[in-house]
Amino acid sequence: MASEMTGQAGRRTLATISRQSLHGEIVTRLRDMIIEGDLQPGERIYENQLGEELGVSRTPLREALKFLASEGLVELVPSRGAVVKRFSAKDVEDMLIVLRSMEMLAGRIACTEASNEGIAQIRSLHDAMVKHYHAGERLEYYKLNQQIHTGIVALANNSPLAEVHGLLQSRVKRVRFIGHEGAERWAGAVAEHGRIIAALEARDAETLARELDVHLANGWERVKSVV
Amino acid sequence: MASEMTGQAGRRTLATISRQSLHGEIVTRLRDMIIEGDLQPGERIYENQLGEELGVSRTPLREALKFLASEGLVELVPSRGAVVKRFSAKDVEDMLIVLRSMEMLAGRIACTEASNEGIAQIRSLHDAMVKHYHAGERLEYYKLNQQIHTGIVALANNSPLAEVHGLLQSRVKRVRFIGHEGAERWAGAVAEHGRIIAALEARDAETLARELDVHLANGWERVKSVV
DNA sequence: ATTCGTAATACTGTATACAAAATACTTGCA
DNA sequence: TGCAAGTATTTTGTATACAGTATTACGAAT
Repeated sequence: MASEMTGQAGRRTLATISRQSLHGEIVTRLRDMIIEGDLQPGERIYENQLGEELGVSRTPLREALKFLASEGLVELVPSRGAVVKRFSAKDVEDMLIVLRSMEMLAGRIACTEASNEGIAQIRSLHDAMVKHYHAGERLEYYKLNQQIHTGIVALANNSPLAEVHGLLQSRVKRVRFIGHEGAERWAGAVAEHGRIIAALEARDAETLARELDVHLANGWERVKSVV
Repeated sequence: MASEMTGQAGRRTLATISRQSLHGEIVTRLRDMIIEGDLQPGERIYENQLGEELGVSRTPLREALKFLASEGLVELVPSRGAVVKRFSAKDVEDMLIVLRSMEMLAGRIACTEASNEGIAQIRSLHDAMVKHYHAGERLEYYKLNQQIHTGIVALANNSPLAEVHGLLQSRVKRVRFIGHEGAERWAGAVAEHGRIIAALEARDAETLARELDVHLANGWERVKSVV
């Protein structure tokens, strides 16, 4: 009796937020919950429970889980439902290797394909990020950092590349979000970013690729201890 | 009344084939149907019709569609269901650029990571492929060709890389499957493969990467006319 | 006390039913 | 005849119901 109320109320709330279909809403909602650690790695997902929590029935929730399973954020065990996927240190290292390669590729392409406005936008993101660095605002810094990397990939104007890059980035995001580097490493990362932006503005593909290479290799060193 | 029978019969038949869950079956089934052109690009998918055709109800079918949507093989239009995704020439070119980069990366890693047995397996696949080439058996040749490329990626022992590679390969497969090159280009492709295998056996990372580079660049030239 | 077996319970997998949206059709009117 | 509006039908989206499977708890036997 109470469940009907809960369901209706929840449904209304979610529908009001956006025009997307319900399973789409749930996908983004669950993705955030997983990335932010609201759902722990290895944790089993009980459809009834989670559905009631979100105020939706099992049907769209299950559809969302299938979607996330294809993204690799949850694992589907036959007859035993979904669990939040847990990544090993090697998994994360492997992902970062691929991410590094993809960003290098994107950087090279961007040097010839990107518009001046696009590069200028990256520059302004970078400047804002540096300001947050000096202010010691780690969360804001982190968000802009992500945006810059995603933005460089976007400059390559290659949607499959951007898509796949986003896929892997959403997986490591969970790990990186937790990892907070020390002050000296943080400073190093900012310096690397400066050289990256400079190479991009000079449209120097090889230098940009090299700088991205070392930056992302160092990124792995920075995060390794956390995993 | 007939629908019940159909549903039951279909269910039983599929369940007998394998132990996987039904939506998993449907995913692989639909993926094949899309790749083999059984479902045309741009074609709208009517859930009732397709479900009856496969002998399943809408629920697992919809779950399968969500999975394939995340894979990028179908597109989900809100309130209007699923359509088979259609790729532009640029899309395919972009995918091949990424595939090329990933295979080069995989090749480089494989030169240090692969076991001797793994390399020997690729060699035997190659030899079998050459035999099919001389016999003029295009379909068998094509299948082994795919297996070799997938196999080289597998040698890198990097599962995210293999996963992403497979994702993009399944998309271009549809296109490549249609494209049949002329005799002279076919011969060129076989020769390139020979050099690739040789470099792999020599564990010469740079040569292997270079050979994969030209091979896959040529591959795009070969398929371009079709798209 | 431990282990095996059985029953109870809980959860997933699939089908069906109902509601809302979109599409197609028909009828009325200019 | 052409267009428009309203209705009918089809189709998607969501919820619920039912069936099958795994897990757990409890009891009996060694």
